[in-house]
Amino acid sequence: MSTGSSRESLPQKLSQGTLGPVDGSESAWEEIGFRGPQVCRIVGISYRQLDYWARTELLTPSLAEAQGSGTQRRYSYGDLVALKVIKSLLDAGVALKTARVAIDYLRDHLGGDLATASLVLDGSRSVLALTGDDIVDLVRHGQGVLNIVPLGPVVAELAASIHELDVTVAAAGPKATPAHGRKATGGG
Amino acid sequence: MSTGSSRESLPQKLSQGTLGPVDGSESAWEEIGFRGPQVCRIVGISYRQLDYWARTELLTPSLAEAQGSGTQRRYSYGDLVALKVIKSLLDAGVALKTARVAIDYLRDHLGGDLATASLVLDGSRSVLALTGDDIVDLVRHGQGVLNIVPLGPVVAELAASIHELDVTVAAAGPKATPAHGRKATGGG
DNA sequence: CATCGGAACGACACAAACGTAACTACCGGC
DNA sequence: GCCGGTAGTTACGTTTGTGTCGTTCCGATG
Repeated sequence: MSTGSSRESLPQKLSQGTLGPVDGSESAWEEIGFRGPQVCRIVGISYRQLDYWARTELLTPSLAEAQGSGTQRRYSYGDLVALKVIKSLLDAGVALKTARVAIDYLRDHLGGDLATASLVLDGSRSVLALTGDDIVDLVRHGQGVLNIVPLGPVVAELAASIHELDVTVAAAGPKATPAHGRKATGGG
Repeated sequence: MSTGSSRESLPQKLSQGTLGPVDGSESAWEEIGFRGPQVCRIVGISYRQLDYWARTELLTPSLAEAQGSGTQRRYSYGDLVALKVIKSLLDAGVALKTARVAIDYLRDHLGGDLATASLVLDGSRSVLALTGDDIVDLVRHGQGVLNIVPLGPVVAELAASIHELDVTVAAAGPKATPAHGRKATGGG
């Protein structure tokens, strides 16, 4: 991945992120974070959506808020997970307003192995089901509508998109993401 | 339930409705149908919603469309089930646009015992799961977001609301629902 | 026929969500 | 300092869904 220039290389150091154990899919972006346009590409949403969600405080960039035109928001890997969940819910026809409830919950409860977990919304509450049996219980005992978001595919797709970004950055060389590279050297 | 006046009594004859076997919860309203305002009360929605849904063809009255101001829409028991499903989805934060997909499917697939069935939406498809095991299978093998609507509570709540309407009509006597009563005698 | 209550109809307002596009500011290279 | 690229910012438009309210029509009743 590294092209040899320490200034342009992507950090390989793995660290504790905001969302619990590092499962290998975050690579080293966790320290630098992701810029707005990168996030849009990785998650598969429009810049307008990302901007609106930040402004209405659905999901604000946890590493750095923008300081005006020309500056950059920086999002963490955990932010990306949450954004991907929002996207999934929207794709499934769930209203943004409801996604807000889900994300409020997710913010406080992510910390385990996401690959086997599912976020379950049952109208007014959200629950993080950690195993398939947990879900079955919820389904069997539920009396109202359930929205079930498997997180395995979420993190898998994120890993793939981030890997693709890694590859793109490495292939493009030192000047591919000047804004990104310079921030890293800016003492971030 | 009958107050003795054949003109004002509610028909007790059970018949095949538009939604399969009569399960005892429809009473005899199936033949007469339900007027707009009654539907709103039974299902728990605003008249504006019902009107909009009829006008935008989400759910039109299957027994009779309105013929102008002052005339009446008449909805069947099956219409009520579908409306209740829509309401449940909306309450769960699912967008009306998505509910439209679900109702398109439901229109063609209702015919069994609803009390143990669930409607499952998985993004682009809808499935009617007839047993708890069906649902478990869908959940275990699903890769995207699932919306699960148990139909048991839907028909149970409908039965209760319709029973309440029956009681109200019977208690109020012959002039409680003139519009309704006269329709029955009008040869409907 | 006149009156009245009830139901549908039409018009407008508003909020939410997001697309489009122009504007502004920052940052880094030269 | 100048310039270009990039990202954020602002403004406006569109669509959808629903609330509010006035209008029109129908049918029953006196």
